[in-house]
Amino acid sequence: MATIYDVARVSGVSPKTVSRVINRDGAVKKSTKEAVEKAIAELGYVPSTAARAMRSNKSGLVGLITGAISLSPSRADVSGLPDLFIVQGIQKAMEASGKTLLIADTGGQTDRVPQLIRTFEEHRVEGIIYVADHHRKVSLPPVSKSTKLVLANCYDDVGTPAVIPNDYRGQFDLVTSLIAKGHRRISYLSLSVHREATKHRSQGYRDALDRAGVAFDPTLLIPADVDASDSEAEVQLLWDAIDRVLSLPEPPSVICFGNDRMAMRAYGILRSRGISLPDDLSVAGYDNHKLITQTLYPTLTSAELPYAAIGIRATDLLLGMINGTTDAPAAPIQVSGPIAPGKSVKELPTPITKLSSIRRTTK
Amino acid sequence: MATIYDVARVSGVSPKTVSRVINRDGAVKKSTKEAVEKAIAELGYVPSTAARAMRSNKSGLVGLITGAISLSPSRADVSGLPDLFIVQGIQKAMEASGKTLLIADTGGQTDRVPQLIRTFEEHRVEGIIYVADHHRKVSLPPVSKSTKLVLANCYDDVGTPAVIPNDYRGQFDLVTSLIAKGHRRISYLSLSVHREATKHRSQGYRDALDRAGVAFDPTLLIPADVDASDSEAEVQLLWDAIDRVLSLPEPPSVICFGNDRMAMRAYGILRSRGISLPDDLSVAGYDNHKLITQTLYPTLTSAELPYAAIGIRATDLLLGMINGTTDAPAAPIQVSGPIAPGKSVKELPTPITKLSSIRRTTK
DNA sequence: CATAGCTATGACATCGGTGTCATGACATCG
DNA sequence: CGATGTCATGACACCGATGTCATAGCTATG
Repeated sequence: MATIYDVARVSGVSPKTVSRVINRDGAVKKSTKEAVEKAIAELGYVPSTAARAMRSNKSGLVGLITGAISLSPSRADVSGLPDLFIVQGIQKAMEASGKTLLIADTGGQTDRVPQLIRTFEEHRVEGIIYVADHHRKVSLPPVSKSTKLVLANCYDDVGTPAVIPNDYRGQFDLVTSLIAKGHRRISYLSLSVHREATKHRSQGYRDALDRAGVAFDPTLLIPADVDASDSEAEVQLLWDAIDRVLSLPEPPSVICFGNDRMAMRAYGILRSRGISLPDDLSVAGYDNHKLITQTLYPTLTSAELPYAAIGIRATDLLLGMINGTTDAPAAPIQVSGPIAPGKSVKELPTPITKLSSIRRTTK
Repeated sequence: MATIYDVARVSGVSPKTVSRVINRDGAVKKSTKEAVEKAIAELGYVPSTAARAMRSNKSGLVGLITGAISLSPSRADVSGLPDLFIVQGIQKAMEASGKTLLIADTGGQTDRVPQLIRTFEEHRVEGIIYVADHHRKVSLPPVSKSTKLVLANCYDDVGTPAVIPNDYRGQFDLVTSLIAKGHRRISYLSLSVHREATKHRSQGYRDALDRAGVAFDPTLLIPADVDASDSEAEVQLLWDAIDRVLSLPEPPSVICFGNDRMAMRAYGILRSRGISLPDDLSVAGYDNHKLITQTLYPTLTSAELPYAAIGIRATDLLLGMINGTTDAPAAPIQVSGPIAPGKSVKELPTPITKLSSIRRTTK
């Protein structure tokens, strides 16, 4: 690979002048500049970031730690990769900054994180973003204090800057939109109670009912998800939960599921019970995992988990911290997403008076 | 960030001796070694890869170009991310080599590739892997000849080393497995004929029929996929194709689809026509996109596109070329995957004699 | 006991850029 | 016409690691 000295020799100037041409730094005579550019083109010269980094003590690198790419085998078997959209958002936001992204993957083993951080520090990254696969609390090993750290889709208890989804708001908005379509008996078959998201979403569900003057019925709210990735158990639990709410004296007109994958399973289960969607029953998911929501027939209504936005916010935050233009926020930044409407929710006839009263309360 | 000079000063030795301790290079007295290690721990010293790279002229970096992470918006809307598993395979294989992976994303715009290659060359990557989103022919800008290049899931006409899926074999094995289950009327609603995969898979389909002594019926083979990502048109085309084959005087007992997503759509379409899976009709997909095949109810039989294996093979090939231990292969390396059986294919009763004759021909 | 050979260590140069400072050639101004 | 300023350019040092070579202090060998 050609060096700046090669270019200098070929164009008959000093390396420093070549450097000036490359960086448009200082005054260079037009003829000199052209000669240098010709030599650069001839030699296919590309400046070495390693040498630059050493001189300037700035690597121009940002590290990203994720499990989204090489997942643990058990997860890869069944799950989608929605958290990958966070990585996508980060890529997009990073692009504009001119920095290069180093992506490292935990391979599902969190104990590899210190090793990855070490590698990043060897490369003198200016900052690190840690992406979690779902909204949760984490605990990371310390990084050198000259390296900025931002958490995406997770938070810790030592006040590391973090960007997380607004689960409360998502479920609140989803249920509010169902109410606006005339639904009153709204069941929620949630994720496992051990998920960080579940408590916030459940509260959003209750508050949305509350605001519309609909009484909360605890028999309609059932966690129907297991933590273990045991596909058989998942189906059984879901089947049973659906059975329970549909057997109620006053069954729901719509069921919200903890995520789109549960809803996808429910499509098969409900149809095998002879229930037609959305005529007999409406269904809503969560995540707006588009492969699912848009490919299912009928398309699935879902609350969008704003993964890309989380990635972008996290990147902007990190870049701001690197530049020194942004201070670390005191509390996690919450990002909310829209409701993605599908054809899985039927509009129910509702007295005009009720509708207008809902509109009023929604304002 | 502390340097090797800081460590040398604190431990009272020369930088070179510190270097020796770090690299276990040459003889160092035990007491000296301990003093140096103590200083390293105290200062939190981490060697700089930039400085190392400059001295050794080896960056330890490998570049990866993909569209799998930040997809073009239109694609992200509807598609899964199966090609991401190639990236996963590459990560896994690269890990063991001690090299660091630089991942760059085209963001769906292939015209950004030269820019990405340029960035990689600035970082003096030792090799580059280019990953395509589906099996196809590509044409990449030239890279400096000291940089090795390997194509994954694609190939070109200038003989760049490439690793591609064996589409012929996949469809052949799938159809053969259907025949073994007693099916004789086998329909194939393929991807668009413009896809590289389609011609190979169609041939595999025909050869498998041929081998089993089943006559090829052109009315059973219909391309049912559009190139544009127009969801509405996709559904219509699929609906119509299904309608055509089911209206035949002698309808198929099983339909193979061009990919799992088409099969997923078909589940909804077939059920809305009152057809029960797999009792009335069997269905098979392609890709073994596990989110689909294992979450659908009933689970979907599919030919596995060996994405992870492609990634691993591509990585091994590249690393071999970097080390100089492997020569560039003359023709693309073809990788095949297994058939992933699901519950969407029903076993049909077949005369013993016929079954045994099939077994004979399959050997 | 002299010398070759080994052990443990350091001085110095080098990798490829760039910041600092110096310098020669002109132009401008009083 | 000499002093001053500007423009264009180059010499040199430095960033952090490491390969090469040198060397002081030992030990084994004839």
